[in-house]
Amino acid sequence: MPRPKSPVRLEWVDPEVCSLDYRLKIIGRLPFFRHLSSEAIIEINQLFEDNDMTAERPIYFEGDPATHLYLVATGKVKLLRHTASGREVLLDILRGGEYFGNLSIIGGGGYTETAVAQTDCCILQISAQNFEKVLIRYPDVTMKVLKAVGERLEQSQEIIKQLSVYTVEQRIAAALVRLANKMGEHKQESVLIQLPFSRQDLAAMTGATVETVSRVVSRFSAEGIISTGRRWVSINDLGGLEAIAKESTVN
Amino acid sequence: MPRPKSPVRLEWVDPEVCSLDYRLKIIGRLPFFRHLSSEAIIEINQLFEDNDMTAERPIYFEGDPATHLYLVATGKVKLLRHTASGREVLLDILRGGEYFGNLSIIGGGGYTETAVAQTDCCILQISAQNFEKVLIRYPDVTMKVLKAVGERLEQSQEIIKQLSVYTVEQRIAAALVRLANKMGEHKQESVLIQLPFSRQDLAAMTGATVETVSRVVSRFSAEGIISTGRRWVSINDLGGLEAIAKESTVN
DNA sequence: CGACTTTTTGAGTCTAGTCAAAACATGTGG
DNA sequence: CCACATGTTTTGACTAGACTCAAAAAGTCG
Repeated sequence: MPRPKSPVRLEWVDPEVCSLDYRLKIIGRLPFFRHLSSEAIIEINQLFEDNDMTAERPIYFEGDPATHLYLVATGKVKLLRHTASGREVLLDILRGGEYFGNLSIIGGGGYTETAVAQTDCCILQISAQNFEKVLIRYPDVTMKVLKAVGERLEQSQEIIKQLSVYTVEQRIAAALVRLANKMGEHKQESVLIQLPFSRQDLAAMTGATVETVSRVVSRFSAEGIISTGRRWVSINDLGGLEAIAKESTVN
Repeated sequence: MPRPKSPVRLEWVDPEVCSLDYRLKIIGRLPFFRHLSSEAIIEINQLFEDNDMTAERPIYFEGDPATHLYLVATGKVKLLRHTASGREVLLDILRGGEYFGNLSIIGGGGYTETAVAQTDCCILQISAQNFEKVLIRYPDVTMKVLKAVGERLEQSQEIIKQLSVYTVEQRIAAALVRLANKMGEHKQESVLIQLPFSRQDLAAMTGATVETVSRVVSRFSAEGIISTGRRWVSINDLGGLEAIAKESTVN
């Protein structure tokens, strides 16, 4: 039985710039700007520049001086860290409407992770100085930013727990569940992870090797829990995956 | 050759309350209050209550509604998460002058980790409402708080990297280096980790089992890199440990 | 001096990693 | 439209690092 071709359909990215309307929509929906008036959003919008990126292109590297806060308009961006030996660890994958670039280190320091365009994408950026102006002008935004960073911290702690005590199989299941909840697109019974997503990526997300990931994914696939192909994954039984992720070891 | 008795000397904790002077010192040195005038600190101090805890006593549990921000005055506090099967994952150990309790989730949500007194300690606490008042009154504090949370996020990401790609031996070396830098007390050539600190704790910090930790620690000890006993560790060759932590695997 | 906890040691097992090679998918240019 | 070049995924055989279970040894405290 032949495998289906990739069902992932990449969103269209305007080769020039994102439209003004779209920019306003994205900026206005950020968790820390959502409560502002549309006049304020229009004003803030003017502090952002846009920037088109082709897939695979690095946006900044770990250690570069942190000068901007970024915002994904369209496309997907991955955040990663490199080890001395060159292996990469995938910390997060961001979709439209998410921010990145050391929000909190504004006023000194470098980026603590590398950001790479996972697909063609349009990125909005604001300089640290301008962002600071916004925070001073709208103090309640600072509070919401704080909350947003706190949520990322909480997610990181959850990942630490998973890496500490779960098996590779459980971590892979958990990573797929996380992505399905974030980037999942419901198609009939199943949930397609809307993202070009290789075994290599999944390995870097779960601290495993490509080979091990391939074996586990094949097993899930044979059991009918997921369907996969080259650089895509679709989930047929989300509940089943969740059960595997939580399943407690004998002890 | 007989092992030395525990060289860890626990700080004295006043069984009643921390002195006013000490409270002001601790509060005034917090990274996010440091820049305020002493009048402001005195005023803020009045919003804190103190609370004495005996060793091993839980301060709050993961999931409890987050009502306070806490501050370690004296003693040590550990932050951990529990897995479904009851294993615990040690996220951080805090010393005097560090804060805990979901700073960023203020205004809804529960604690995302459990906090337990590692030694007898004195804890200062401020309610979410009062802390919010402080933030509104001193907006630049919010910015510094943001930076503080950002630093915790960065530390968590570093730990994710370590758990993802390093061996248990490397993770143990890295954890000891981290603790030495944070709680280390220089004694002649060596650095004593000022903390009652069991193999179990080290295991929970590195995602390993007690037995494996014991074997690795014995090896380090035999090589003269560290000295250890029951619930204490002292480091003789910090550089050596750092080298082990960074040492890249063949690939 | 016990009673208790923490640490160590040993033997056996298994999960996940390594290395190497084949199979497969995709896009390109002839 | 096919054949090839390229990147991705799979499979296999082997190894090793870390876990489990069990029991002994060593510290600590009343």
